[in-house]
Amino acid sequence: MPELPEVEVVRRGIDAWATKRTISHVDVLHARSIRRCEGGAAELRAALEGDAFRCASRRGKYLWLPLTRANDQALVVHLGMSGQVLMQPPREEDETHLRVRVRFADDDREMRFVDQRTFGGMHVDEVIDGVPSSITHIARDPLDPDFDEAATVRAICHKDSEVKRVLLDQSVVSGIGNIYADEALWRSAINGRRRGSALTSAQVRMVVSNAREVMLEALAQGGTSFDSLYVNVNGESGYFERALDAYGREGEPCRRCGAAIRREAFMNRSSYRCPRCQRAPRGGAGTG
DNA sequence: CAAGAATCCTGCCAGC
DNA sequence: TGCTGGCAGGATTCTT
Repeated sequence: MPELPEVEVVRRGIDAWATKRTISHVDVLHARSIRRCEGGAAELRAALEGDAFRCASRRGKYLWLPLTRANDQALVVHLGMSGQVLMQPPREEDETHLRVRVRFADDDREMRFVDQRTFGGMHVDEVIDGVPSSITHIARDPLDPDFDEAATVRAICHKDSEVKRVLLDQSVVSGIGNIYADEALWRSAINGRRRGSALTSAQVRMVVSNAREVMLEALAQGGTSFDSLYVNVNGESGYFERALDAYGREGEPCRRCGAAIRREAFMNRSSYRCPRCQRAPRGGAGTG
């Protein structure tokens, strides 16, 4: 569920609450939430305790918190499907799915990683040229000041793959998930099953531009939320759901032409589109 | 090498 | 009532 806007909301919360405080203690309550650390929880604890987070950075759906003393190390966090980062008063009761707790010396608030489905996780990693080495394969996202839109459009146009699949490929462009991919395609009146190589560069440019726009609008609303699963660091939900034009609107009228929005299976998940505005490619071959 | 499928995980809900 | 199957889906790993 958390895509770029939701992760950015969380990043801002962490940046405001969890930086420049000495880390006093780290509790790992679920081993699966620690990824890519050979030494597991012990390694994570050793790296963090006594140090402090300098700031909170983000690329796509990945967050990382560079350390102050160990200048080239950072805590990398991915929320996965159901991850939350909450800044809680220490006396607050543990959440059912609390996985990692980071306590600070001032004991004002503690940082809690809560994750129902454990698709998310964290690890400590070396930062090289400003990015953790484990996420160098993640492309820049459309909100990155150095995002190269022209290069991204060229890359998508050269893909012999359905354009929605390409939008979800974080090595091509990052931050876009199932919700914002459907929204960007609806705004562009393009069917996600059409192949990147079958679209004009103007069409692809429109899709990329719309993805950026819809994510900026969602960010301004505090993100999208369907239930209590996605919340900011204070446990509050965003308001963008009501602004969605396609995602989750099966059977409801298209806001552009009135046709009933259709839900289809795609890549083991659901896609929503307008059957009139976003016509299917001929024969599913994607050449139309 | 690229594209696409399988996999991980738990809670919830419809249907029987 | 209680079980089962389907669904939610991001990123990695495996297969074609």
